[in-house]
Parts: sequence; structure tokens; C-alpha cells
Amino acid sequence: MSDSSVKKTLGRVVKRTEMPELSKPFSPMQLAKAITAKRTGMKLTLVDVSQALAISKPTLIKIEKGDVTVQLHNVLKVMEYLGLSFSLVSDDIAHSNDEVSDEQWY
Amino acid sequence: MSDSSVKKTLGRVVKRTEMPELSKPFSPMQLAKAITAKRTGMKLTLVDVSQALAISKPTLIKIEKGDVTVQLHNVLKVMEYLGLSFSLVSDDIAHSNDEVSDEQWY
DNA sequence: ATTTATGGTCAACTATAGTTTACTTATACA
DNA sequence: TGTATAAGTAAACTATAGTTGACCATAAAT
Repeated sequence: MSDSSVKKTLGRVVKRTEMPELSKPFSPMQLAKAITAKRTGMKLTLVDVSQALAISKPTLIKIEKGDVTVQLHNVLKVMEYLGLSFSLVSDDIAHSNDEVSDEQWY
Repeated sequence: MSDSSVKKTLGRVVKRTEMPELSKPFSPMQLAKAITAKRTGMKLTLVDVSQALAISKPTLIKIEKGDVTVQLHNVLKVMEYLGLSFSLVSDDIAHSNDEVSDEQWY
């Protein structure tokens, strides 16, 4: 594994993967890597999170692999648990306010 | 509907719902409202998007209602089509004065 | 008043995400 | 070495998301 370092705890072993650049455009892989980075950074195993959130390990692995054929519900649960969140970005050009206009604001 | 206005096109009718505040903390409802706002702002009907993305109308409606029991895949397809995107936010970088989201979706 | 287009719901069915259990692989440390 | 812990995979099964098609309600045109 290239982008991972190894670290030892009291008796535990955790493979730490680095946090991706959050400034770069969103992608499912970026999300996946961020989740893994947060989890390992918090020294939690897949089973730890799996049991805490009542999500199966295979599903968690799907999420951390960037598989998008998972429930939004499960992704959000994991993100909230790990302290990750989304921010919405719209490609529009600064629409002023609620005035009904013929112009397209998007 | 309270937060919607009515506008007429050449022969078409469009209910425009307002874009939510993107600066506020993320929530599934915020996402749902942003999607509806973008779609109606672009003068697209549910069927328009439904057919363009090969997603059924009931599923689209679930998404626009803030239902999180939908595939991440489908949500991302809709967002990309409408020009919406995510930005990842991690709480490890001192978000001292951010308000905590009070709405629970789970 | 009738027609037309849209949003929204519902039921039955299909497709597939998710689960459980077990097994394998890999790493760290004694 | 060998042992223990964690990551990852696979198969069979279950749960449920998603689809189709019909239907209703509303609003806006004619």
C-alpha cells in the first residue's frame, strides 16, 4: 500500500491512511478515502464502526471502497459518526434573491 | 405551498421553489430542497429528469422529499445532472462557532 | 367547463443492497 | 517462527429499494 503508514498503539495495530485533499472536486473515491482516513485516524476498526452503527462489515467496506451502490442513509450514518459532513455546492452564478425573474439564475 | 412561486413559460407552467441557504449545516432536507430548486429553476419536470437519467419518478420524488433510503448512486446522478455537488467537511479542523444541526434524519 | 401538464401516491412485482457466517490474507509483535 | 488482530472476500439468504402502470389532485391555459 502506497499511501498508508503504520502506527502502533498500546496493543492495537492501526493502518493509517492519509486524508485526501478536501479542496479538490468531490468524487466518491475522495469520500471513501476521507472516511477511511477518519476511521483509522480515530483508531477504530471496521468492526468497531460496524457494531456501533449496526452496519455490516461488507457494507462498510463497500463504502470505503467508493462503491456508490449503497444507501445514502448508511453513508450519512458513518460520516456523522466519524465527524464528516457535506457542504452543498451549486454551480450557479450568485442569484440575488427571491424576486421572480425571467432570467435563469442557475 | 408556502415557499414557492408560480411562473409561466410559453405554454408551460413551473412551480419554482427557492434555493435553501447553502451556508447552513448540511441536512438531507437541505439537499432535497436544493435539488428541487435547481430542477424547477432549470424548468425541468420530474419526468424530464426521470427520463434523462433513467430513474423512476417515485424514486426522484423520494429524493426531493429528503428520504435517505435511496442509493447514493441515484442522488449523485441527479446532482450532477442539475449542477449540484458536494464538498467534504471534516470536523477535525476547529469548527468552534458552527451550530449543531438539530434535525435528525435517522 | 374542459383539457392539459405536473406533482404526488399506491399496489404488485422485480432487482439488488444488505446481512450472516465463514474463510482467507496480511500485518504486527512476542 | 507462531499467535492475535484486522482487512477483505465469498456464498446463500433476507430485506427492501426501485420499477411499472394506474390513478388522483391541482393549477393553468383554452
